[in-house]
Amino acid sequence: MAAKQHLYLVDGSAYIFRAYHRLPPLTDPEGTPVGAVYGYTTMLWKLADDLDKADGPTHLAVILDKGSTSFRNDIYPEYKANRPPPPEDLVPQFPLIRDATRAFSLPCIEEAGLEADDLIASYAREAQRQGWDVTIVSSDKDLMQLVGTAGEGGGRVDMLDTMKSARIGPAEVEEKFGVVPELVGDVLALMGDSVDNVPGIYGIGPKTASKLIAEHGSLTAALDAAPDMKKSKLKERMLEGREMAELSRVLVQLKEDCDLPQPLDDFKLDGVPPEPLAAFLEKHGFSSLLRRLEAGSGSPSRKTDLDPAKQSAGNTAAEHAASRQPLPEMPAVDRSAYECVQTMERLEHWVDRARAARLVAVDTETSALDAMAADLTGISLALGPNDACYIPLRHGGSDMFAEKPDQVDFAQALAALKPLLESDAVLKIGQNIKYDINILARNGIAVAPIDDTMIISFALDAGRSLDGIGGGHGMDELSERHLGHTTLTFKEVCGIGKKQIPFGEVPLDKATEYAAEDADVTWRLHAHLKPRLASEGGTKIYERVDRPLIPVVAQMERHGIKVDRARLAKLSEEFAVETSRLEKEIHTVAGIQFTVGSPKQLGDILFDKLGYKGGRKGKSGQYSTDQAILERLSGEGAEIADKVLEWRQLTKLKSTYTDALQQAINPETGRVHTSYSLVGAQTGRLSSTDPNLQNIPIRTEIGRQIREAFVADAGNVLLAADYSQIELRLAAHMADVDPLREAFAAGEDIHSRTATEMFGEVTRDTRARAKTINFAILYGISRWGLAGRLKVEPDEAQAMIDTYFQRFPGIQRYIHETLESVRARGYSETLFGRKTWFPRISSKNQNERTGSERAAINAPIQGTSADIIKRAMVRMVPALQEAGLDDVRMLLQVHDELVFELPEGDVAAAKPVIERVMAEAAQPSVSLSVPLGIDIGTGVSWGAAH
DNA sequence: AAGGTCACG
DNA sequence: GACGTACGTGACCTTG
Repeated sequence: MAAKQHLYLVDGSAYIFRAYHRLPPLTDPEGTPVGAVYGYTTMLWKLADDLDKADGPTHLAVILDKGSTSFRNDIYPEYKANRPPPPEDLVPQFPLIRDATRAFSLPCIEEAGLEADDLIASYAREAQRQGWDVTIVSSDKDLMQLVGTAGEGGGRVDMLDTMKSARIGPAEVEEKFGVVPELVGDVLALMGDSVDNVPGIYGIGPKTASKLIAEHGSLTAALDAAPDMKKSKLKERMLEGREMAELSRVLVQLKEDCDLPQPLDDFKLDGVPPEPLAAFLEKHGFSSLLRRLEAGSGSPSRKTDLDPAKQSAGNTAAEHAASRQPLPEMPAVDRSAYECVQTMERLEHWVDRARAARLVAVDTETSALDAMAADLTGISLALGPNDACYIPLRHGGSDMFAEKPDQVDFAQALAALKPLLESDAVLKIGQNIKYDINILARNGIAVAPIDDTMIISFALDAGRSLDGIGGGHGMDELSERHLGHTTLTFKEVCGIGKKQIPFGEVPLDKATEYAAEDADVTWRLHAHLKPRLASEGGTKIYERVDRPLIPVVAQMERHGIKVDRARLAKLSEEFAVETSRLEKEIHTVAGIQFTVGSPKQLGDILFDKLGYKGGRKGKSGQYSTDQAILERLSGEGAEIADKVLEWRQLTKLKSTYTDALQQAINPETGRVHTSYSLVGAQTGRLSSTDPNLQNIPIRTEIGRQIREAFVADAGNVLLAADYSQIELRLAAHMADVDPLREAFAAGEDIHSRTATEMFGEVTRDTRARAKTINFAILYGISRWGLAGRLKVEPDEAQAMIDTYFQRFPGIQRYIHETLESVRARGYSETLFGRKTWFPRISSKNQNERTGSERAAINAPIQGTSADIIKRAMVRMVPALQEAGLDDVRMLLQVHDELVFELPEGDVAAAKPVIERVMAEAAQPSVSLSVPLGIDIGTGVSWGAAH
């Protein structure tokens, strides 16, 4: 029996608009804008690649709109009349869409007087009649009417949103519209569509429309029921709007019986002839796609085995970079060229060559991810493209008696490598080299000087993610994006889950391919990215801030911090007792046993069983039971809400802190070693993981007890130094807010001063409001957000915002100028020149756009604060050393706070040094017009130091 | 793996 | 009138 036929209908016109808005503005060698075409090309590539895969296409056609009017305009002249003309640099791309389609040897269908939607509907129905399955590649909500199975023996119709990689079936349609696909047209007719200018009924949006149709079963029934509805605005509008709704129903109806310009069988997909495609890719400078096609490994044909998602992911951005700066000529990665170094003679040969080259990429392989617990398994080096080796050191598994592969003696090898890795004359390049620094430091080697491709990437491209098209800084992603090369992954080499084996058990030939490739790719990335620093203005932040920070943070991680295990265990026990008591009480009040930790079950019990009022929320249709909701219920006298809140607090503290921190104690050092990410936050802040030591409780009394468990070693104390109100100070400086500057200069309480300016007097209430408003400003304000926080009406919140802007006009100017600049250049900048990119700042999608705007307002402030504390950290090490304070150890950074451990006798000498380094950290690069205030405390525990 | 929740600055 | 409404993170739990 022949396999089931599966027709893919690509809504080309809709796709290109979306691609245009979500991809960077590329131009081809002739200067023609081609960003949207590029996106379209990668999508076709991916689809063609799926040929013969489960659910992949056997037949495929692209459907396009022709002209801007259709038969619908005869019915309703206003139809689509309010559409703005397409952007200037999109217009020349329309004809290229046809070229691209032809280059893939795919049929391209369009008919005057018909919209693409109608042709799609007609083809879909015809295919369905023949028993074929159909996938419509689009996310247009009008087309959702077609989803489902029709008639007996009829094929299935679903949709595919390639940008989100999401399949849309009947369930998804029903979720979106609250009705079965057949009734979607009725819902659309009621709610209208502002984009297509379908009127609908004024005052009825998606929610109301979906509710009415679900209730009455059809548009006609809903309209007929209107006269019997109880008197309301809605009733009036339904009565008045009947005609408009009926007209809208006709407009949204898809024409399913168009004459088919070409028979279905013409759409048979049968591989893609490479020549026309190559010509097209070449003409428009899509060089990495061209290379891939020529390599034959990823061509859009039935024979490829590449992961298509990954493929298109890497390419878009690769092309982006390539279009600006041609790649240095490098041969393709050839893993067979790598050497496995198994004798001291060969090792010495590599060391000599590396010294001569003065630049070597280094990568370590280990037994685990935790740099403080892992054993060194081997080291790889690279001196140029394909010029790489792997030096296995501890391969052969855990069985002491099993035969081990030939490898050099561990101690001898390290002794040979140490002078190279420590030599001032040789630059060591790593991808996340902090990890290798820590591993090697634990083996007696102090790696320096260094470069780090991950950190370079971050300095250049922070925030520059392209919609699921990875914007990260991991090696596999960078390799795809900048080199067009897919690396072997750790999973492929070591397996996954239970079957995973330690790297030391990987056979040497495979291990060499993987490990040496990592060094090779790192070398290539360095060659590619390092020159961009100078040309794109990233040198200063990289060389003066982030790179010197690497060894400093590495040292902090190795220090770790002591925690009092017994104290944590005692807290765990207390929390356990309280939790189980509360759980019983909650069950009693609820009258049923249930999982308190399940928001789903809790929501059903609170709002259905116990009948408290409160709405459904979110896509999942689940009740929200978060803190704000529970506090509201508690205010209404719901005793169970209080108990749940307390239960949540205790289980959170127990599982995340008191239990987990005990687990995190390193058996060798007896301390807890976090890992900081220098690329974790788009703004330039650090982040902390495994465990996260940047979110240890402090705001509540009960949580604060956990800080008491972070202690100093015997004879030592902990010293906590934090910047006071640094972000507000920076805002005052950057936005030229004189009253705030004066207040800071005079050492006034800043929130009180704000309260005076805004409300004329300082009371507990006005100060609290002023504080909220101050923070709101830093985060990008909206009247609704502020209203929610202050529990006032949006109008009143707006009035406060107006007052704030009036009293502090610099703030409004700062917001305006920041946004203008980000819209014009694509990125924001800190006072020290750190860039953060905002690719969605001009998105058509309001949520994306306003979200980006708020983040863009905040980024220069949060990022400058991050720069300042980073500069302080870099200077702290030599400053303490100069003062002869060799026993003072910097342990933790928590965004605006540094934690040190030091002998009690050093406190008096260390305090002024730490204070001065932190307070002067902006100078001399930047002269702030406000002082930076530092608060310092000491104690036997972190809690006591505050 | 995703969503909900909550800990921090 | 409809959307969802403060910036930046990471960890843990339940559920599908």
